[in-house]
Amino acid sequence: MQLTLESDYAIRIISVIAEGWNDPSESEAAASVRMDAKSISDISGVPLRFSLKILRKLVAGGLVRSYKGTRGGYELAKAPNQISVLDVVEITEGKIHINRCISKDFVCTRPAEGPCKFKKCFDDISAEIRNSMRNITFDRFIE
Amino acid sequence: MQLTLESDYAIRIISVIAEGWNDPSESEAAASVRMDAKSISDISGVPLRFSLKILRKLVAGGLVRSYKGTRGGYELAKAPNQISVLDVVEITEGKIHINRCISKDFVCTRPAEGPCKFKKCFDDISAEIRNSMRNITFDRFIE
DNA sequence: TTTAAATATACCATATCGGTAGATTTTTTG
DNA sequence: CAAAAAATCTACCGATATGGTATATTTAAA
Repeated sequence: MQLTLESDYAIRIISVIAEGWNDPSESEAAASVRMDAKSISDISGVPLRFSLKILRKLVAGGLVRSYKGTRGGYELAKAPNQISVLDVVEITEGKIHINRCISKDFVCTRPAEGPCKFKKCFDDISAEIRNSMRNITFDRFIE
Repeated sequence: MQLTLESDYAIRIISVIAEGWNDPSESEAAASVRMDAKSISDISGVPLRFSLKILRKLVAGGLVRSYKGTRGGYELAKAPNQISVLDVVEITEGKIHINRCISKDFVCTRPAEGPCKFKKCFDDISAEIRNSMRNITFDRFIE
């Protein structure tokens, strides 16, 4: 019942990129400062190579935009207040469900027939966890 | 972010033993029917050898009482409504805290000085999860 | 005294996790 | 156009935790 270290890293990474966010003013559009992976790694403390791997997931998940080539790098694809801890965790780990019953390819060994009597409770708890995480957005970590 | 299969098993096991529970009446004291590991394993679908291992943890955790020798076996040490899913999970997995910062021997690689800015959120979520699980007691699974 | 149970301890195989490496593609810039 | 700097793709690797098993021992009832 722990987040993986990868999720932990992903949260740090989003948080680091979010530091460069400027809210839109009347004169200018909203903008995320572009950062390259090396800087992200240095500031977050996540090993460079592993950062790159995680960043790819975050790009695929639609939280981050990437740009190749010289002057390339990463930007947030959304405002920090539109990105939740849940978004990040589920991109790295898949959808949260505390129990295995739900997982694909899981064969329950309970010999009893009929639906598992624990399933509903587990589902409820999973939903509560997801709600808690959905309420935490990255604007609150900007310093 | 999943319970281990061991926790899942432990929940089943407690539930199986709880089936034999009789609430105290005026004439009789409360009583849990004594069951041997083989029966528990058969009914729960948890491999015998692994059941024994889990049962030892549950005994050590104070949820179950064991008796050696012929006619030995296992009983609940408390009424089902006094045993929560949280109790069982924390006996098998240790205290729930979703993030590693708190774990013994974890060295955070965040280069920033000062307390981790994510810690409080994680602590809050962990507390919510624990509350959810504490509210689910085994009386509700008795059929 | 025999038998049926739990206990202690130790071991093992596999999957997942955390992390790394090399070759390739894309883009900017000189 | 060429070179450099960035991301991407694919693949691999080692350690650890997890799920599971085996053996020998202890305890208690019949």
